[in-house]
Amino acid sequence: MAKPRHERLDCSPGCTVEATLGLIDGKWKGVILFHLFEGVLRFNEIRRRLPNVTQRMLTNQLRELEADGLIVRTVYPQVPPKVEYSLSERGRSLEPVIMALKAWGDVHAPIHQKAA
Amino acid sequence: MAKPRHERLDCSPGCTVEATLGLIDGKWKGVILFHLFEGVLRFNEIRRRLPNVTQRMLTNQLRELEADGLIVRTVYPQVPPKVEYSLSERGRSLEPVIMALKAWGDVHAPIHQKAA
DNA sequence: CATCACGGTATCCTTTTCGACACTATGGGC
DNA sequence: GCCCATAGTGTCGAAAAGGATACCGTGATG
Repeated sequence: MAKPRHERLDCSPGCTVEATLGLIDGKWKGVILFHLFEGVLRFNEIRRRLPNVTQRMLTNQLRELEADGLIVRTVYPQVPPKVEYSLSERGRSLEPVIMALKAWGDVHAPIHQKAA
Repeated sequence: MAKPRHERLDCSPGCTVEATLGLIDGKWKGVILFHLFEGVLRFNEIRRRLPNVTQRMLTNQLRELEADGLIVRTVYPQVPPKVEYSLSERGRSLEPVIMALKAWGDVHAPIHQKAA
């Protein structure tokens, strides 16, 4: 979980780029974080926002984000279970980064090789 | 090459985050781009800056970056061969994104769980 | 009594990634 | 004649990522 992508980060100054990338990489983490910027979400609320994610993957990604200290998992000892996910301080500090990614993506829209 | 990480990007507004991520993800792309911001580099110059990358991987990553239109590959028909890699306009436009990644990484340095 | 919703696990299997290694062609240095 | 550097390519195989599916306990609902 949350293993660094490079064991040996002897890759000159630019390695912190990869270090950050390693945290938000992971196929769904970017979007999960993005949605959490809007506010606290429950497990199935996230799931509904990500139609193609499986339960297992979502659990995985959330656990990794938690292990990296980016999100906080709050379990309410109830039945049926209630679990809320929210951003930690560290996670919130990623906002400019995620927004930079989104801003670029919005402009350079590689979605359909720029249709229209 | 340069396949989107999600075939179906029906992941609400946040999907452009993943779209961008999909371009600069890939274990070495971030660092490669970072080094190219400093200037044009030859194949082996990049290789020397990334001590742990194999030839095959470096070639792969460069080809994907090229396919995504982020870098330009210039071959000089000489012997021994000379190939230069430089950023395209599109690639250069990623600078704020890469720098945001680096800035966060520098501050939150997950390198050794924040020693000292 | 059967089913749904909740927030997961566990298992299996396929796909993708990535490192190691060998090989290519040419020209220059020793 | 042999090895070095350049910029790759090809193949192999291990490891990791990721998808499909089934299962868990509980309480409310029908």
